[in-house]
Amino acid sequence: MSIDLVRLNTLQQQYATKIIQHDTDKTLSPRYIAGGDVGFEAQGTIARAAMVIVTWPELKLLEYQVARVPVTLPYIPGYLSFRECPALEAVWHMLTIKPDLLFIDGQGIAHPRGLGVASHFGLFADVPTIGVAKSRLCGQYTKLAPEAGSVVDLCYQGQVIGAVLRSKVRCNPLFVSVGHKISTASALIWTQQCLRGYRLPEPTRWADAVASHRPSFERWLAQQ
DNA sequence: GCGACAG
DNA sequence: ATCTTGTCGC
Repeated sequence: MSIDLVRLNTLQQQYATKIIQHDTDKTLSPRYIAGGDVGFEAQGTIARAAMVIVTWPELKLLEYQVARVPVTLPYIPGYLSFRECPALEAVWHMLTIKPDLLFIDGQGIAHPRGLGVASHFGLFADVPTIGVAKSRLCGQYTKLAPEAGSVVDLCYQGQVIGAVLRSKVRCNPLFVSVGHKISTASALIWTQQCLRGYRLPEPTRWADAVASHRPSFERWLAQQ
């Protein structure tokens, strides 16, 4: 069976028109913020999605869920969301608490057709969503200052599609972009407000800790 | 044709 | 993403 990339491409263009790139909630003051991350197991045949709920502004871990779903598509740059969304949708349904803001590991609109995983899933969840990727998919940006907090625009075809943020000194920058129902400015501000001394914002960092059984998560489990 | 290419 | 120990640097 071959993969119909032409059809997926068409779907992306269709979904991209539905992405809201402004603040739906002008005065967003979330009670709960979620973080989502996807990993793979069993030789890449199973997608494992982890999602956490943290409180704002404490950013304390409140809930976590993990879902395992059979993989249906290989990794193809530009089509990541079709590979990871099924697992993300599965964990989403398992959540007891629904967030007011969501962080997804990967690009939002900083994608060739404006539909990275964060935007694709944000459309499904219908919640303000921010995409935070650890590397670039597309777009150009100028040299970033070495200090933590330095930021530059991520541009693509004459448009600002996101921000490149050095969240921590001596670390590669983060690529922040609009997922859904939020503006580029707010996506950057909320990402900065969720930083607590590490390269990744807390929601994403916790999701990764849960998915990878990091010692920080094991310690949290022990004192529950 | 050649290089780039989220996770 | 994942396979994986130690190791260099702050």
